[in-house]
Amino acid sequence: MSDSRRRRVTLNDIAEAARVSRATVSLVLRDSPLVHADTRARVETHMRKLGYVYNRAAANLRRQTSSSVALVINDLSNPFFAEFAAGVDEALAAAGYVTLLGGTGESASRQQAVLGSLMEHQPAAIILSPAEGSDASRIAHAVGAHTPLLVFNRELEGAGWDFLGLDNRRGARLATEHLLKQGHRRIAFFGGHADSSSCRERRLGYGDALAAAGVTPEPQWLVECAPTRLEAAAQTGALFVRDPVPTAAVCYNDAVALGLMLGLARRGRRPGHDFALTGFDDIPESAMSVPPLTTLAADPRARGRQAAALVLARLKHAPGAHKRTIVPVQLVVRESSGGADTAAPPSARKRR
Amino acid sequence: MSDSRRRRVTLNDIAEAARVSRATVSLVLRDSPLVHADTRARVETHMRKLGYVYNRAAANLRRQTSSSVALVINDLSNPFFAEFAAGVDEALAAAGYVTLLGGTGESASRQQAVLGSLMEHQPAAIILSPAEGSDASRIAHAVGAHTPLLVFNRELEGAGWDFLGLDNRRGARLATEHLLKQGHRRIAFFGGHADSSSCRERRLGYGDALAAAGVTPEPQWLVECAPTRLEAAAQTGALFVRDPVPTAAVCYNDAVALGLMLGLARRGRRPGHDFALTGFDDIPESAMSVPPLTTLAADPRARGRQAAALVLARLKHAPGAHKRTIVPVQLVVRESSGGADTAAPPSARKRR
DNA sequence: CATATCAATTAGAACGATCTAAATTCGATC
DNA sequence: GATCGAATTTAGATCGTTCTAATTGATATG
Repeated sequence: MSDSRRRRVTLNDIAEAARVSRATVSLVLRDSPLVHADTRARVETHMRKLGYVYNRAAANLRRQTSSSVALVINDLSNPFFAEFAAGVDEALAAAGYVTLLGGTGESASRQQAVLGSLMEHQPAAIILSPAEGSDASRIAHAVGAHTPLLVFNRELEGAGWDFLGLDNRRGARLATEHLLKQGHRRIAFFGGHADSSSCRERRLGYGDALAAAGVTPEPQWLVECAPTRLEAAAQTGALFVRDPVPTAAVCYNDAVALGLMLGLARRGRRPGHDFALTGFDDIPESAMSVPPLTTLAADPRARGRQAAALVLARLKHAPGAHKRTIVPVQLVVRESSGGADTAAPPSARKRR
Repeated sequence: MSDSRRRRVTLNDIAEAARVSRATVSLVLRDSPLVHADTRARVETHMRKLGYVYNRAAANLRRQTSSSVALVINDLSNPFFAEFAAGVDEALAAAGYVTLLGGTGESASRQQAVLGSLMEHQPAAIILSPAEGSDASRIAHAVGAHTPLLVFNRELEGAGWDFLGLDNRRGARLATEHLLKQGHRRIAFFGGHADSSSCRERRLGYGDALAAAGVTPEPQWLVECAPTRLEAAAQTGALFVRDPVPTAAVCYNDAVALGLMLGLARRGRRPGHDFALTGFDDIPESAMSVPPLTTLAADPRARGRQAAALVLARLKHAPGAHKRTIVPVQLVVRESSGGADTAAPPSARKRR
């Protein structure tokens, strides 16, 4: 209430009001045992009365510390990363840090700008989920050598940064083995860009499983597309241009799988019935799709918390070799991988 | 590279290296025409050489300004809000501000904590999408009278804050009228909590349309549930416990509608065929569901940009009456509202 | 009573930038 | 060469905190 123009109330104002020195007020703020109980009470009264709010920026300046962590995300509109961001923020907040958000929209140049701008706010550390086409050396330049950086999800060779990622290779192998076990032999790998590290790794896992089963993949079973529903739906046809056509597909991720299901439906194939497929990520809508999607659960929210924890640990125990953390993923079997032509009953099986 | 322990390089270091005063370097930083071209060049060289990075916190302290805006979001894992956040961040970044993120997970008490923590970082303004059960006076206390606040999406009576929201009432009326036009008379309103402002407004619009058509809604056509897919699927049965049962439903939002579609499928009803329904928000998966969902487009990303713009405008032209902005929503007709028992062909109709 | 000990408080210099007001340099002019 | 005005540069205070090193009282000890 009252004069909206008035300048902020500071430690000095409180000191004056409570007739103590600025230093004492500062001690009260930080719960120092040095200050007498009566004094503390008096000071605290005045703080409340004047509506004091701590200026952490000033404190950080003096103490040469930082109370923020920058979070740079390639695609916030992807639920996987949104959940990840929520997890990061949750854990950082619990540790008393504030999250500086920066979205890059998959643009490497915006990523540079965002990093530059965030660095000016002196984050204690950076968590980066790199945009496509990121250049490690330019990132290194923007970030400098003194701010710890944790790279998430997409490998970025070069500098000594910490890394947190999924076990893409094993995940894709599990999915492929699952489809093999259902009797499929002609299995495609659908979606993703082969120049992204996660896509490469997933393709390796796919190849591992096929090789172990003695299956040689046809080149037309490897279809690239941007990892979005729309792109995937549009690329569906590429699977069926040349014999032998696949009867199943391991998809790069859930978005792609959902798009593929749509594309299949449009050409009159019933996913999970005429054609089996799997996803990757286990985003929430995968449990809800028709049919529900078999996929690999990565629990992005937990990954977010984990990323925050890694970064906080690095801040505590400062330097040391950079750390690669690869988290296992779990195969979640649902109906989309149900059967081939030789398949199982379409309905029933309510509970899971 | 080199000694990772070395302290940050500051204006003083540059000044010393370039043999000018700190003041001159500061002028160079801000592109002042006062400084001689030669001097400028020399200073800039040394800035690059030493790897200088601007300390915006120190500058803000001195100038009594802020270069950040706090964004407090009730539910980041809802794509609607994730998109909103992306839009806010995009527009803020373009204006040279940085986004301080705070997630509340729909908890009013966490919201208080988050607001308190963010305030300590002196944001220039706050954009708040309130958690359920928010208390306006406690928020007012946490935020203080000097930081402009924009409330998004859920009305919060009380203090003089700016507000940005959707035209919920008209949106729901449009959806209801659309279903009436398809021949439905027994139309339910499904989902949401009646104590949230947006749900109340949508119910009003629903009531407007029914009243205009001379239909009196049965009490069992009003079903509450939390606005998540899971809850909605679980509550589906509530629509069919007592005659007359509805043949269509206006859903509180897309998440609820998608959940209801699942619930319907489980009881053997084909949404868009045996039962018509509409959503609200037009989240990306609504276009992709089977059948695609008729809904009201709110373009959350554009809303985010708009919220940022409103807040920036408020910062420029400082005080003035608080402003209510209600944005229209657009009915997007897809197949989920296709027909009743007397319905249309289920397939074909590829292009839209 | 002088002095050592302890608890409580404080003056004043930081932190890294900006800003005001004044000082310095440089030609040009008389 | 002195003088003036414009062009450049700078010293030093300042923003709101924290920290170091003293300072102040009070109580206890010899």
